[in-house]
Order: sequence, then structure tokens, then C-alpha cells
Amino acid sequence: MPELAEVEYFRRQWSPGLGEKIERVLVHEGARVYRGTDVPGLVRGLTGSVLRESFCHGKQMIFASPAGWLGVHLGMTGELRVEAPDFTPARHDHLVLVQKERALVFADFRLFGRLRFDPGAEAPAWWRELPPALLSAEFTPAVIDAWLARRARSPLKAVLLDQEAFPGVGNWMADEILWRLCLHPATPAGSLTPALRQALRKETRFVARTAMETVGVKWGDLPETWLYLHRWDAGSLCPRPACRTPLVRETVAGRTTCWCPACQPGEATGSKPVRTGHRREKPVKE
DNA sequence: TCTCGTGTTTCTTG
DNA sequence: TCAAGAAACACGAG
Repeated sequence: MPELAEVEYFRRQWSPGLGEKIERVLVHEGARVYRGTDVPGLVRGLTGSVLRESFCHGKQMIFASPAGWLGVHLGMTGELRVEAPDFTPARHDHLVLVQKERALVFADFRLFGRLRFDPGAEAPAWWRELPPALLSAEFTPAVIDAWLARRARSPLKAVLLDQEAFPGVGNWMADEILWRLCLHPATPAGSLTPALRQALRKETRFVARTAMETVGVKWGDLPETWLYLHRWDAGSLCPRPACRTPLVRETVAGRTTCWCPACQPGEATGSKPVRTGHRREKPVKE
């Protein structure tokens, strides 16, 4: 589920628990989300400690405590939420930090998410070495140019999904950016003109910023004029008023991809058409 | 019963 | 050695 803005939304869900003592830590120790993690160390470290601050970077989150750093990745179906302190974890609630007035819960039914814990005062290397964030000053035209050159033969869709280049961009954001640029998803990354490379940076940042301001803060609705709201519905049309061409859904770069064949012309991919009709569910609000 | 998936990692191929 | 694509992971929804 979660891309850049959704990750920010979920990060905020645990904010009421920042600065509050963690009295107990409940885990499903064998769960796949703990792959590579010292789970007893995590439990020892966080029990009796506090989460002081939290940060997002792309799809990664980190919670800082005096005992160490709790890293959270939501995978496809992960979520963070708050429950009552006497909450009993269900099958998919793999980490519960019990505090006096609430329980902070990490749940993930498909187990593609990841939880890790790094003791120590300094943030772990995997966090410090993340690539420049989309909305940071370090996300420069030169950074983008270098990646487009390095992956020149890849479809642009694949490069946008590369977390080493565009941290936080997921399937819907990639489709939205390509639609705004009027570029076919299979366009070779190395074929963009300087003007298009500049536009790619501008639209990427626009989509990221707008999503953060709406979805990231309160899970609000993105504008009707975006591709996003139309990309899953069978028979849906390009939202550009002057276009209204039926949208196409096919697999590009291994992912279901939606585009407008009129606004984003390109060669036939020969890829498999995708069944339509799925709709995204929002998390249940209080 | 069968197919699909808003993600990442590993394997295979060229 | 590197890049690109496919497969695998797990399981609920339609």
C-alpha cells in the first residue's frame, strides 16, 4: 500500500506515543518482518525506553530512542496505528509497544514489511546512506541525469520505481508523474531531452509535495484532475478535459501500469493486459 | 478455485 | 561485471 505520503501519514499515527515510556513490548518473534533482526535485542532495548523522535525518508521510517533506532518499512500492506493499552494483538499485529495510555501497533498481513533495531547513539548506516529525498535541495538535476544515464535502456517506469534514485515513488506516483509528462511508461530512460529531464524533476517534486500536503497530513483526497483517482476503474477515461480517451492498463517493468494512449503515445509493449476493477481502501478512521 | 497486488530481494539471462 | 527482467515471498479480496 504505502508510498511516500502514506508512509508519512502512518508515521504520524504513532506521534501521540512519543516521549511516553514503553512498559511492555509484544512481538511475533518468528514473523518474516523481523528477517535479519535481533528480536530479543529489540525487546530488551525498547522495554522501559521511550521513542523520542520519528522521521520519514522515502518509504523508510525510523524512530529514535535512547536505546537505539527502530526502523520500519511498511512493505505492501503494513500500517501503524494506536490501540488501547489493554489491546490483545491479533494474528497480523507483529509489534506492539504498550504504554500507560495506549498501545502502538505495527500490523502487516502480507509480511513484506520490515522491522529492524539498531542499538547505539548514532543512526544506523542504512539510514544515513539513503539517497537524496525528492523534496530536498540535494535532489538535483545532476542526480537525476546521472540515473537516467546509468539506466538508459530501462523503461522510465522502472527507473521511477528505483528507490536508489526516486526514494518514495511507488506505482501510483510513477504513473501520475509519467501522465503529467505525457511520456509513455516504456520510454527508454536515456532518451529524454534536457527539457524533459528538467520537467521530470519538476513534476516528481510537484506530485510528492502535493501528496504530502493532502494524504501525508490527514489522508485527504487528491485532486479529481489527477490520474490517481481514475487509474483503477474499468472503462475510466483520461481526466484531461480535452482528452477523455479510455485509459490503458498493462504490465510495464513488472508492475500494473495505467496510462492514456492519446496523451502518452508510444510503441506497443506486447505486455499482458491487466484485469481492472480493484479500488484502493483507506484505513478506517476513528 | 483462480488471479491479482500502491514492494523488495534474489535469481536468471544476456 | 553489470544491467534488465522474472520469480519469489504471503495472504486477503474479488
